[in-house]
Parts: sequence; structure tokens; C-alpha cells
Amino acid sequence: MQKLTEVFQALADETRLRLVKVLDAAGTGVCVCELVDALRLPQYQVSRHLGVLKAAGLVEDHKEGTWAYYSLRQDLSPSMDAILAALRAASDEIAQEDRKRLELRLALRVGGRCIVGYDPARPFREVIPLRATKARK
Amino acid sequence: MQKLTEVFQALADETRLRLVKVLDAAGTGVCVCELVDALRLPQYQVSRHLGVLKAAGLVEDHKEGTWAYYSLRQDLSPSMDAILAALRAASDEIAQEDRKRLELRLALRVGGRCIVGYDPARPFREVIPLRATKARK
DNA sequence: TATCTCTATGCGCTTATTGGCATATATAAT
DNA sequence: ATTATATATGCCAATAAGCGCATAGAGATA
Repeated sequence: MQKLTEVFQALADETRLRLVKVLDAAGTGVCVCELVDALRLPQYQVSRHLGVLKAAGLVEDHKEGTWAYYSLRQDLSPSMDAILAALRAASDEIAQEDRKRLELRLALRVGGRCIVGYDPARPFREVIPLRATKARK
Repeated sequence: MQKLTEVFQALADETRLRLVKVLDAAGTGVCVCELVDALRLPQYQVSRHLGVLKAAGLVEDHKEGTWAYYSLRQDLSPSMDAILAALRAASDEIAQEDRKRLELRLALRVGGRCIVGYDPARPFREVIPLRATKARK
């Protein structure tokens, strides 16, 4: 078991909460690029935050080629499950949009696997920085 | 309702977790000096951390003269209650000692009120800094 | 009124966190 | 082999958090 403060620390971030919620809703493993599209965040942010969640023992990953599929850990303690249930109860608008975009993105899978990069359509690849410090041209 | 990230942020600290646990166990309002003795922490730390918990909507205070009695809020959402239940389930050794010291301290009350300062016995008033940077002489 | 006690808080310092950029690494495709 | 793609990470700057000390403010006591 992880230290409770570390779990709370991991959940004390809007982006990580979005990741947990969307992974919870997905039910299946989701690869980083799919999460990037679902949350519309830069890849390095998604990767970093997933790393924090993994270190806190909340998610696990499973590599398949260059793809890394992340999912909520299934072997969480009852306490942890209670916390996740609390998250589930608090479904905001952003979480809904994230789920919707993930759903669309997962629909692009072939054989249950992410194959984007080979699909010329490539929706949602534009990255919207959280803080638009410098306007993108 | 508070933002969930703020609640998690508030709980992402060992000292604040101790405060929440001991307040939860106490069931009644506990004044700052009693918490100082129960947790053996400097008064300013207890006061500051209580302020964070209050800002996160987890505790409330009720002033009585110079005394400030803090207690867990009773009107928490079910999600919050689930989180508190998770805390209750994770009872460590430190939490037990905190509870024990608080119990002894509460026994000094007169008429249900903290009157320490007037009691010459004054147990547990020594302050043990978390980080012993400089040894106390 | 003067003093003492309980609580809160301003300040400086150190450490931790986060975003952004660039890039390294590994694997797949050509 | 070369190129392209998916992911992770080192580095820097900015921001936030926490500790410790001192002290302010409110109220009780003498």
C-alpha cells in the first residue's frame, strides 16, 4: 500500500484528476496518445502526470511496442476504491468532454489497438497549452 | 462544495491528516492548545494547518473567548464522507498515540471546556519540532 | 490599567511542484 | 539503413508549500 498522503498528493491536481476519471470511465487500457487527444494536452504533460499517478500506485501501464497503455489499478484497497467512488460521483463538464473525446478516439482503434499515426484523418491532434504564454502562430 | 483538488491538496500532508483523524476520533470540538498537546507540534503549525483544512471546507471553528474549538464539518458531501471513512480505515500507530494524548488532555477539561493555562500540572506542553534543525537546549 | 494567555499571521528561507521546451530512447515503417 | 512515430525525461524558470521565528491581536486575569 502507498502512503495515503502520496495518494492525496497525486490526486491534488486537476490534470491528474481528469486522467483518473477518464481512465476509470474507459475501463480498458488507454495509450498515451489517446489520452493526449482526449484531454487535449501536450504529450509531455500527460506522460509526466501519468508517471506521478503510477508512482502513487493508482495506475499501471503495459507496454505494447512503442505504445504504453495505462489503466486504473484493479487491486486497490477498499479505502482507495472509496476515494475513486468519490471521484466518480463528482462528474463535471470537463470530465464529460474528456470521456466523449476519448470515446471518439477509441473508435479509431483497429483490432482493439491504437493505430493512430497511420490514420490520415487524425482528429484532435492539436495541442492546447494550459497557459497560453506565447500565442501559437 | 469545495473543489476536489483543494480537498486532496489539504489532505496531502501528514500533519493535516493527523489533525483530521484526531478531530474525527474526538467527535467534539477541540481547541488549538489541546491539539498542540495531542500532536506535540508547535502552536503555529497546528494553527496554520487548521487554517488550510478550514479553507478546504473540511473543518469549522467556533470561538469561545480566546479559545478556538475546531471540529470536522458535519455537513460534508457523501463523497467527502467516503474519503473520511477511508482515513478512518487507515489507522496507524501515530494516530493512536495522538488519540491517546488527546484523551488525556481532554480529561483536564472542567465543565466541558479547556482550562489549561490555569492548571499547574500542564502535561505534554513540550514542543517537539518536526525537523530538528537545531538542537534545543 | 497592566500583564498574561491563546490564537493567528507576516516574513524569510528552503524545498517541492508544475509547465514548457528540447531531446533521448525505443520501436515501427519505408 | 533511414526515417518517422510514441513515449519518457533532463533542464530551467516560475510558482506554491512548508517550517521556524517572531510578533500581532483578542480576550482573560490580576
